[in-house]
Amino acid sequence: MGSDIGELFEKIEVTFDELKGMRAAIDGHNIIYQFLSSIRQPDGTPLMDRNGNITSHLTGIIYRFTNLIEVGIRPIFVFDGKPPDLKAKTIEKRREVRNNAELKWDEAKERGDLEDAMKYAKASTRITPEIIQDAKELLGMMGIPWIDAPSEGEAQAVYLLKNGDCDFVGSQDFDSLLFGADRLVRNLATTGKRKIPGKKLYVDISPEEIWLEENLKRLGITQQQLIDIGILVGTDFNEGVKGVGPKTALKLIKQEGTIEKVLDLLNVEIGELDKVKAIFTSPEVRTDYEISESIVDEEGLFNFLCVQHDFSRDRIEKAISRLKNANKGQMRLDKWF
DNA sequence: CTTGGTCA
DNA sequence: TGACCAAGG
Repeated sequence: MGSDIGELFEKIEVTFDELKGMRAAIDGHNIIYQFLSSIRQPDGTPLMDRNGNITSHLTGIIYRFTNLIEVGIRPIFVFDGKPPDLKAKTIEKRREVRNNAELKWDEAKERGDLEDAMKYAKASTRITPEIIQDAKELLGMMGIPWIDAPSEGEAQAVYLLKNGDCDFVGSQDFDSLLFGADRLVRNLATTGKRKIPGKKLYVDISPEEIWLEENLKRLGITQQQLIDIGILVGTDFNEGVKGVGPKTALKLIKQEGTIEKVLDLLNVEIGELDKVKAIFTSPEVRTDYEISESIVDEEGLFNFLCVQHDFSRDRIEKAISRLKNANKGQMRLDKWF
C-alpha cells in the first residue's frame, strides 16, 4: 500500500510446484481490494447480486482460492484490525481520493468514456465492514482459516511467518518486508494474464518470490536500514521526504548509516520518527490466535453464493466439487507423510 | 479477477 | 492447444 520500495528487491519467478503444500499468510485487505477494484463491468460497475450487494470480492475469493487449494497451497487469511493513529492522514487522504474518483466516475459514465469510467471506478474502490464480513463467511465455508490482527494485517502475517505458522506471506504490497517477512510471494494466482493499465495489452504474470535476507545482503544494508529507507520514501504512517525515491534513499542510508543522519544532512524532519519506526520494529500483534483448517461446507457455500448472492449454480457446484476433491487429496497426502 | 465458449 | 473475448452477479 504505502511503501514504494519494491524496485529495490530482486524477484525470483516461482512455480506452483515449488509452493505445493505450503501455508500462505494472505493479506486479506490487500487481496480483497484487488478483487473489488479489478472485477468490474466495462463501465466500472462491480458485480452485484439482485439486491445490489457487491460480490466482486466473493467471485475473486471462490475461484482463485479454489485454484490455489487445488494446486496444494494452504491459505490463511489475515485481516486488519484498528489502524495505528499515525495512519490517520493516509486514511483521510484515501477517502478524499475515493470521493473525488466517485464523482469523476459518474461524469465519465455520462459522457460514455468507458476507459475513464473504469479508471475512476477502480480508484473509488471502498472496503466496507459488510464486504469483510462476507469474505470471512465465505472463507469459513471454504475451510480456509482466517484471523483478525489487532492492528496491521501485514504485521500479523509476518508474526505468523516468524512463529512458523506459515511458509510465506502472500501480498502484492512490499510492506511486509519492512515488518521483516523472510519470504514474500507476489502474483499468487494460477491464471497469469493481467491487463496493462490504460492499454489494451495483456502480459503473462507468474508468481514471484522475494527473499528478504538475500536482498538485504545484496543491497548491503540491515533490516533497520531497510525500514529507514522505507520511512524516507514514505509509508502509510509518514509522508516521506520530498524528492527522495527508493534509489536515493538507499544511497543516502548506505552513505550516512542512519535515517537520523540523513535527515540532518538534508536538513529536514520527520514527525514522530521513533513512533513510525516502532510500528515496524515492534508492531502490535496477536500471539493467542488459533489456525484450524476446516472441512468444506457444501450446503453453506451453495446457499450463500447461489441462493443469497445469485451466483451460477453450475459454476459453484463445480467449484465446490473441486474444493472437496482437493481437500481429499490433501488429507491422503498428510496421512502418507 | 476468473470462467467458459469460439475459432484458427 | 492456445489466443481471444464476453460475461459473470
